[in-house]
Amino acid sequence: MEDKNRAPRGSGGSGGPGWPFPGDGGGILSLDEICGGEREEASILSEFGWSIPLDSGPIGEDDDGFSGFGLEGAPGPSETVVAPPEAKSDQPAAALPARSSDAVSSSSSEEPPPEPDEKPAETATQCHSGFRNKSTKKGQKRSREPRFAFMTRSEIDHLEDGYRWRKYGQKAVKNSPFPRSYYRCTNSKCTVKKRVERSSEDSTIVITTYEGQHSHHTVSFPRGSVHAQNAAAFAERLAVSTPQLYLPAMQFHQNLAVGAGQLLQTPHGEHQPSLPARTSPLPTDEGLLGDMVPPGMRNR
DNA sequence: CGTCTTTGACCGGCGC
DNA sequence: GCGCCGGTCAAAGACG
Repeated sequence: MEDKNRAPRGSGGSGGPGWPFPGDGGGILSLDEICGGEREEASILSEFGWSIPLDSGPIGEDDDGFSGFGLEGAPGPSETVVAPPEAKSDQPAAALPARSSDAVSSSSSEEPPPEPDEKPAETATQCHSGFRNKSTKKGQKRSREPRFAFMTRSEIDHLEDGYRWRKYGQKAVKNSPFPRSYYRCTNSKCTVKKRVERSSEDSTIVITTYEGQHSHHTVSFPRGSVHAQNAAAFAERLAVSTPQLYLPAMQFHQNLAVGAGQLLQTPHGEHQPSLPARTSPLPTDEGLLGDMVPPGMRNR
């Protein structure tokens, strides 16, 4: 059962894998967001390798804020890189800046307003990536929810992110020796899904892709998940005290790091820049944190 | 007892 | 039209 990287259920709560918390042994490498559902966008991002979508403006839409997590006592080195979800297996390592600095892991996210932007939860739930939508109509094109990918250097595949996840599948990835695990938020009303896989080029890197946004407020802390709680608390703090969070991802990361009292080095800090046009206001950008931190928390 | 993981099969999209 | 591949389902088992 517990496979190689999989932390035993007890760790932190059985269901709370998700965030890269150093406490567990890892640091966040990067975060990235992906398109709002259009394949093209995803492709574009891929071209950049690592790009930060949030770049253009407030992260997320207007109302969203975002929040970040930090770890307390985050020991491990962490890196931040943005990676297009689709690029993960293909060019993960390549994109990785390969650098590591001590820092706290942090993540950022923008969260789109829990709006009706998305399709009804029920539908969305099964359609995102969808291939098989039992409840979805056939003609309907699979609508994808915004996705964000994080690259985290960690020995553990599952990192706590404050939410509880239920694993519903695992598959071998074509060009990767490592399997990809599929998780779904345990909240029945929440349509957020998460995919976790290791970079085929750098096994120390875990690529976590979030899809959708949590529709529930709180993070349901798993029984006794210290990390999760810390993460949430940290995120909350950041949200309150760091307005700058509304910055491009890179900056965002830096801020988080600073906020956490640690220095987070962003490999691309300098390049972040050129985000292509698409970087502009992402239509439905959702933030990573968005997935992790409910809107309520962000504003709190 | 309830929750979560594991695992094989199935479904559906996409490329050739 | 066919095959490949990614994503999801669902039953069974394991664990706390």
